[in-house]
Amino acid sequence: MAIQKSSAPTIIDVAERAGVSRATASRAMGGYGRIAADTVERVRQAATELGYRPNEVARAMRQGRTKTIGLVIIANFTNAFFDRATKAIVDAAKSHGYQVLITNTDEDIAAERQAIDTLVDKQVDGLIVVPSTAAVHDHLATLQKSGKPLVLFDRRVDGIVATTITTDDFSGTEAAVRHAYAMGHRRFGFLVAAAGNYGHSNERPAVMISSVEDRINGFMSGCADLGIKPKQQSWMFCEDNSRHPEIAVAKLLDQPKAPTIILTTNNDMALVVLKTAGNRRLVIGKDISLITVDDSQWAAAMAPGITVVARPVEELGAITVEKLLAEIDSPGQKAEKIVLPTELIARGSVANLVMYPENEPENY
Amino acid sequence: MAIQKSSAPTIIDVAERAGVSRATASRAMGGYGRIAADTVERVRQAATELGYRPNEVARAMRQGRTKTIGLVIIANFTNAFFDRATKAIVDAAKSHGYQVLITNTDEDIAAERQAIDTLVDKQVDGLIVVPSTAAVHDHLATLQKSGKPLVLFDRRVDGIVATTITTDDFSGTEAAVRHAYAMGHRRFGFLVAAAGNYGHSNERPAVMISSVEDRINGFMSGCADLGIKPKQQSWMFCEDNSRHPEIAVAKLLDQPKAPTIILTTNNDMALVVLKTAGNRRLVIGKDISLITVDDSQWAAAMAPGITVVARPVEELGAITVEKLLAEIDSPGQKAEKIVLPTELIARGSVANLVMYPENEPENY
DNA sequence: GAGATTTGCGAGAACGTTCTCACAAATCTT
DNA sequence: AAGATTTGTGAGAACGTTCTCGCAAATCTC
Repeated sequence: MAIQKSSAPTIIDVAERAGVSRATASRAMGGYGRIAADTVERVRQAATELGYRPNEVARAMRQGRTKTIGLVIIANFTNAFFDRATKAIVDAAKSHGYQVLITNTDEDIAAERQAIDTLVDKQVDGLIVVPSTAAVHDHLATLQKSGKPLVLFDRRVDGIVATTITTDDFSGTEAAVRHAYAMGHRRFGFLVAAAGNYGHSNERPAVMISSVEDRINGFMSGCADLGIKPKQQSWMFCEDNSRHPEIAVAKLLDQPKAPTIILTTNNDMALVVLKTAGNRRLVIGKDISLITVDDSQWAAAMAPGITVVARPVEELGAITVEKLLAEIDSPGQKAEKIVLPTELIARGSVANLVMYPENEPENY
Repeated sequence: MAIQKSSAPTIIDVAERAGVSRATASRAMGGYGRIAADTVERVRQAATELGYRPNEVARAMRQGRTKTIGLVIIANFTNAFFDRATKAIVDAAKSHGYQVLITNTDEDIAAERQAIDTLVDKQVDGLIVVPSTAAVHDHLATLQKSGKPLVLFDRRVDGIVATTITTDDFSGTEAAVRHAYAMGHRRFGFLVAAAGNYGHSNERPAVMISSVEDRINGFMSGCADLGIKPKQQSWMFCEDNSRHPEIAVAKLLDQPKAPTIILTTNNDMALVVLKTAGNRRLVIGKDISLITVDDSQWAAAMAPGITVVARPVEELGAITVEKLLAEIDSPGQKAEKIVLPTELIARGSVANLVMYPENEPENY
């Protein structure tokens, strides 16, 4: 009568059943080293009979690699960008035989530090980090010094020399301004997401996330090129996930010469504009226009559709994983700054004002 | 001159520096067993100086637990429900000191099998699975037989005795029907997501996911109670992530006596209704009404807001993790079927037709 | 057919931790 | 003060795998 093994079979059980040594069994399963073809067959047979599955923890311990990468990302409700990115990264990793350990930081630097520590403790082979701020990066420097491969996603951090994958938000936002201008808009509202306990204000915060920085610069560049003067621009910086965006939108709309179009730097902000417009019975694409960064299914499905600056999320994720794995496989890759193009997708949320001469710049 | 250690310090390095044995150093760091207070102090000091961090892989190997749970989930673009659930689960796990390995199945049973195998190989302490189908479950049975804790999320699987956390979609959908009826609607379109290569049809597929099954039953129960006859109902089953939903919606709307309201079983379908309505210049909440299952930020922000059956995603995630950890900590828990309540959130997407007598059931 | 090479396999160490056990020193008991 | 107990520590095994090394048998070389 066979003795009931309580726990899962190990390579030793397989070896015994096949009548070979541990080493040989391991070779047979791993398909490496010198080994006779019929021995492989015998061992594989025994493994199947026992339902043997290699213990990846033990393997990781011996080999010093876990085939796991860590993802430190922010995940909030509405901003589907990071959700889509997460999926893209998980899928890309899987296709290369890697699994992903995910940690949310909710844009909190303390949580980010802790997440990195935890992932390093778990011996991930490398990390993909969406840095929650550009201002603090000693923990990233420490991480790099330890030799752990690191790739930054979506946001640059000056002072950290690491491969960084971002999108061309400068050009994207600039294109948005040009499009609005071409549609006859001359008074621009600009609603900028600012992380942290910022509240809302038309004063620019000292430190901004690089992607937002790029959008700001793109906006300014577009305005400068087209001769849109400061008095034609109303800026509002505010933290998302609070009531501040609603107040900020109200302030934008309640000005004597309210903007005809609002540009928002993310979906959270765009939804607030939508909501406020709805409450005031303002029709999007008619009474008030809107362009936002990041495409989404709802932006495409709504009537009218929302004009957006779309970013290639899936490619972004795939390239990020590729670059990280390259560094894992052969450390010492040179740090690259990869910038993927953005695309303006014009839908119906921008009213066509070209027939209304009172909007001409002469009036300013 | 100190010799430069290339790799991270181990407990042995700490022990040497503190002048104690490996065992003592481990006790000091782990805070267990008999150990003198000043020894603890000395070891901790040495550990800090060296920047020692315990290798969780080695610890996992020795202790037979990884403090990691596996999540096998479907993740598609629009249906934010699972994205939110993922975040909820990750956060809940973290608060209990667990990390989460995530794998997407994209509703594919082969991918699901493979994902489970991979996670088990990685020695996760337990799994949370969103089963992609109720029809196949031998792999889940095998998993359970191996003794690995398993909790099912959002979908029941008959034939598998495991703790299952779902929502009361029956009551939710029934409430949606009642609400629509109260608003004067008498012709109902029902757009049901069906996974797999189903195409679109008004014939009910043989096997459905339990949550969708519940929604169907809730719809039928509501109709039966209110005396809504079959000829007042137009059903459409179709697979999402394809063009079929668009065709299905078109068929619903192109009937001689088109429904005044469409109920959809998920956000994907709702967005298709939105899109089709927009293309046809039908105004939501006026020319055509809509209720969908699952709330979202965009459903709340749109004008008009979309009336939804909301589900408590965060609680769902938290309870799921709790139940799984309970089973991990003390195996042999009895399998529970936990059903959390849903809530109908009435917004503006359901037109008030009570003034229009031609919609009375007498006309059918 | 004798030496050189190749082939196949096993013994044992190693990865970094924790845990069991044993034992000496310190403290308590009466 | 002698025995009993408690306290603190270290030696060594164990987790399951892979990898290095050595050795015997088989095969090749001329």
